[in-house]
Amino acid sequence: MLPYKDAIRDKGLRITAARVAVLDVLSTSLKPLDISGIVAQISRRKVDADQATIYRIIENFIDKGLVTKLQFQEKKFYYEIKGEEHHHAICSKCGKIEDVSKCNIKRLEREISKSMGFVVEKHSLEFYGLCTNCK
Amino acid sequence: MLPYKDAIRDKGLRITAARVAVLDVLSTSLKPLDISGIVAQISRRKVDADQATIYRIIENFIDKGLVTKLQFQEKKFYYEIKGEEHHHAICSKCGKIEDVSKCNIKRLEREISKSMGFVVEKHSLEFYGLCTNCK
DNA sequence: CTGATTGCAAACATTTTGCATGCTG
DNA sequence: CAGCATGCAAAATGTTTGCAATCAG
Repeated sequence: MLPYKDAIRDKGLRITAARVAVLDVLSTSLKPLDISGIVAQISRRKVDADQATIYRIIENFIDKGLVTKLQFQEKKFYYEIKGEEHHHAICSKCGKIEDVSKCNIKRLEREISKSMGFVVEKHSLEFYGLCTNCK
Repeated sequence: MLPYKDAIRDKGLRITAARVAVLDVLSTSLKPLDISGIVAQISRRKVDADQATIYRIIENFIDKGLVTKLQFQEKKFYYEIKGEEHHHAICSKCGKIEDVSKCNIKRLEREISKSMGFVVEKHSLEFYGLCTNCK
């Protein structure tokens, strides 16, 4: 609870129940959540907030570098706590999202920068296939 | 013109002006197009079709493996002809989308398959940064 | 107190769907 | 002429915005 408040305060944002709850939910979630998932989870923690509010809170958190926005070939966005860089493996059967941490794309980025003069600031990489249970 | 018709027929789809035009537009476009871009381009070719029709045509083409659906952290989708596998570099300033062909991700996929038992069927990789003009 | 934050409702953007009509093969 | 394809309008989905009320510092 406290560390969440500290993180929020450190970013120059005011402490509100909704913000603490969103940060809590995203920090403890084992998978990326979409907006309605966040609303559902914070409501479990007895905090009720409008979707519009959650969108705005997420926007704040992204601006402040606390949260990352993700897409998985669906029309909605997913969000997760910004931590160590990693990627995702999405099962095409059950939809389970697993983290993929090992990644040596840095070299690829250097090659791109050298060969085409494009300065890579960030990238997104998603793997689609079958997870252990579904294959 | 003819090769487009052939490709469409070969997939078991009926030849219609709209389908030929969509395939033509996507085949000759230098960058991925969104739905309204496709509508605009086919209308330049004197073919007018409703957005709903384009969505359905695109859906057909994706199912038949003629077209690929892409996302660039925006809420809309982009489409391109399915050709040689490649990735994209999107300039965060001017939005220009460049192709990135060199890619040794196959090895990464093998590692993922071995270490986490996830069978990779496909992946998507996008680089964001500054293009030659904008950096 | 003062401005940041929220709720609510409405607006937006994009995609999807139902159904009657028209066209391809 | 049978069934696939299309147009049109409406609905569905996800996200964004305006504004008045409320809350944090």
